[in-house]
Amino acid sequence: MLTDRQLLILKVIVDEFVDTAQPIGSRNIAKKEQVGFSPATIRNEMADLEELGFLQKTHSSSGRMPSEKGYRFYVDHLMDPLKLTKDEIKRINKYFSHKMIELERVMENSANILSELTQYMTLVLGPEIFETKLKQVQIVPLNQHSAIAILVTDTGHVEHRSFVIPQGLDQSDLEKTVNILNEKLVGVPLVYLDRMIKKEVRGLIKQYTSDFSQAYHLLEEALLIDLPTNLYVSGKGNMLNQPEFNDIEKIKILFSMMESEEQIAPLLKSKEEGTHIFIGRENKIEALNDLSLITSTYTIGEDQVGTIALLGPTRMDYAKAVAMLQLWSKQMSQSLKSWYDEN
Amino acid sequence: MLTDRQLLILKVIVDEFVDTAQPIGSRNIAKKEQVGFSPATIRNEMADLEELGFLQKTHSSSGRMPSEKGYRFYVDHLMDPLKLTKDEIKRINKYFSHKMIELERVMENSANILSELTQYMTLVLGPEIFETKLKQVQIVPLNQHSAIAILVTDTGHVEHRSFVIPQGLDQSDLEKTVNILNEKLVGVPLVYLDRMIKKEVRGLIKQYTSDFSQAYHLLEEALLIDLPTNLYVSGKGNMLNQPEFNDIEKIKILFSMMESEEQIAPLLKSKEEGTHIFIGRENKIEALNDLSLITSTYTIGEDQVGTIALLGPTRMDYAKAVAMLQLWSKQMSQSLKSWYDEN
DNA sequence: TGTTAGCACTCTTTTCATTCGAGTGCTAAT
DNA sequence: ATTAGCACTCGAATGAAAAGAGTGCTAACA
Repeated sequence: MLTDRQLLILKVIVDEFVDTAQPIGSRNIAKKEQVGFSPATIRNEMADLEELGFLQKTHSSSGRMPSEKGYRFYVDHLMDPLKLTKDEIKRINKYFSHKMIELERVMENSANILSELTQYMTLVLGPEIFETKLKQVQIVPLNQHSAIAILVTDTGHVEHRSFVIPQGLDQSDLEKTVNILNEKLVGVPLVYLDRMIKKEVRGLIKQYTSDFSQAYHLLEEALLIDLPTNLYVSGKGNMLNQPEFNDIEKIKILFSMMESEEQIAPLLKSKEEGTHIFIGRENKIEALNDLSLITSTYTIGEDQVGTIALLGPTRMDYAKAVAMLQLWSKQMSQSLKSWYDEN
Repeated sequence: MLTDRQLLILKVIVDEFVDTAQPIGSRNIAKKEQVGFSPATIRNEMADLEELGFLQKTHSSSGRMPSEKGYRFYVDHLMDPLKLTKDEIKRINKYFSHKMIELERVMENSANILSELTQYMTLVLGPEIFETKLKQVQIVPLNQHSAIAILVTDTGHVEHRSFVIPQGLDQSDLEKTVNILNEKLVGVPLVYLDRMIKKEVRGLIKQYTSDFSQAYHLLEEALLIDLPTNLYVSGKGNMLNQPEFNDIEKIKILFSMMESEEQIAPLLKSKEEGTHIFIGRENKIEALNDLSLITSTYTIGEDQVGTIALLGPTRMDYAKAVAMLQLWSKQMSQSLKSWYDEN
């Protein structure tokens, strides 16, 4: 068990290191108001804390900095739950006072605003695409020659695609087609749309419309929508300001990793709801081994639909990051709920 | 006037420097096959070329590298018009063999593909927003409570916005509203939409619909669309691989500049059609003073609607960049034309 | 017995001088 | 007109020395 004095010293070291990114020496700790002991005493305590694995040195005569175990302990037991400033709360609430339009815009905006507020990177993962289903199909004629196909999913995602109406197709053909589509495709997960079209709809269209190949071709073109983006990353540039990224090679690795949805998404697919902190090598991906990730799930009603996360150096302001993330995901969930309730 | 030998040496230096990013010494030039003179001779010629302003040294005993004037001369008179590889041409043509859907997607994809092909940054500027006009308004009911407003512009941009139907509004109110909107707002530039709604439409709605304030509120919410994005930037990460960006501060400046549409857009609003090259300080913006920008306009039919550009270090492969850009903008124009002709 | 002052020791960072090498510019020879 | 030769310049790399921050240990103190 750690003594109160050790706890205090550990806390001071973490707080100070988060602030300065420099190893902390005993003299500097002794200068702090809350600390009433001499540098020598602190050195002894620090030696003990190091032996216990909470602190580490960069070299034999350097000051101490927290180890991953130190951060973990800090996060679990020492961290002051941070009050956000009124300005920050205001800013967040202001964003959510507007009506939510589409989940995707909310995700994108969230990523942008949070990374600006925290100065870390923000990752926002949306609902499992595999579970997103088609809710409605509409075709809106623009003029004689062209029309827009509109697809709405159960997450509120709206996809539109303009296309040229094949010659020989008339209004009633279009209407019939739309009816068939709605009948057969509503409720089908987006990822199965193309298979479903081939399997079920193809035959029906042949049966009901006057010009089969035209209509079918049109269909394929209009309905093969790109799957909605599922991951938003924002604030990469912020990392350039972090001293741990003064090395261009590190930046390259991080940036290129962030381009690849396949690599990031699994990190965020957290199984349990709530807020979770992954410090350094607690992240299984090597490129993130000197970063920390804080994730928080958000919901629509009861359904946990996605994750919003902050990524920063292990030396990050955990209290602030957690506070921000929790407030944000709460507001976001509320806001999504009220929007979905109305629909 | 430069002698043939000077031209040859200048060309070799530019080509070599583009390749290696290192100042070139006389010995290395002499080693080139095409060059049949001794290092001493070359040194004399280089001294002359330097005096004329085509070459420069990094310090008094370094090799030579091209000055901006040198690049300018190279680009105007020496550059071999590069043949793209079959692979590259194939890749470009393949992209344009698909049907174009929306200008914005074309822009976005163009930025991505070109920056991958060239390893430089790509900027794509779309049509003047001020000139983009509303072409059609549609409202598609989703269910009892909500609907989607769809706005189509004359550039093919489709904007959708879901909204909640105010209680008390019935189907016929909606229809009337849409009719009024189409009558009054079609042809209005997007940037004037809100003013126009306030000025013209407000009164009419009051007159025709049973519940004025509801309908008007709905309208404001649904029609205050974000203006379509006009600028796409891609390939920022490529710059990390350029040796001229081994300094983090430079990267920060460049990246933060690229976040600001207001700063970049003016660069691309070129008045004359065709391809233009701006080398180093020929760019009026200071942050781009050691970069080069190559712009190329693209058209829809006769109308020059936008600009596509590559941004790289002054030491860039101008021949390849120009070739890529020209092929791309040509294909893009053709492709857009055929799409618009069909509409 | 817990705390602290004092001091030798360690390791990094900074500075300065030296050396090394690539490359020039000039001169003299071809 | 060209080129070989050589002194000279400057940056980059190397290394030694000094400065500075901080530790660990010992001995003294309350």
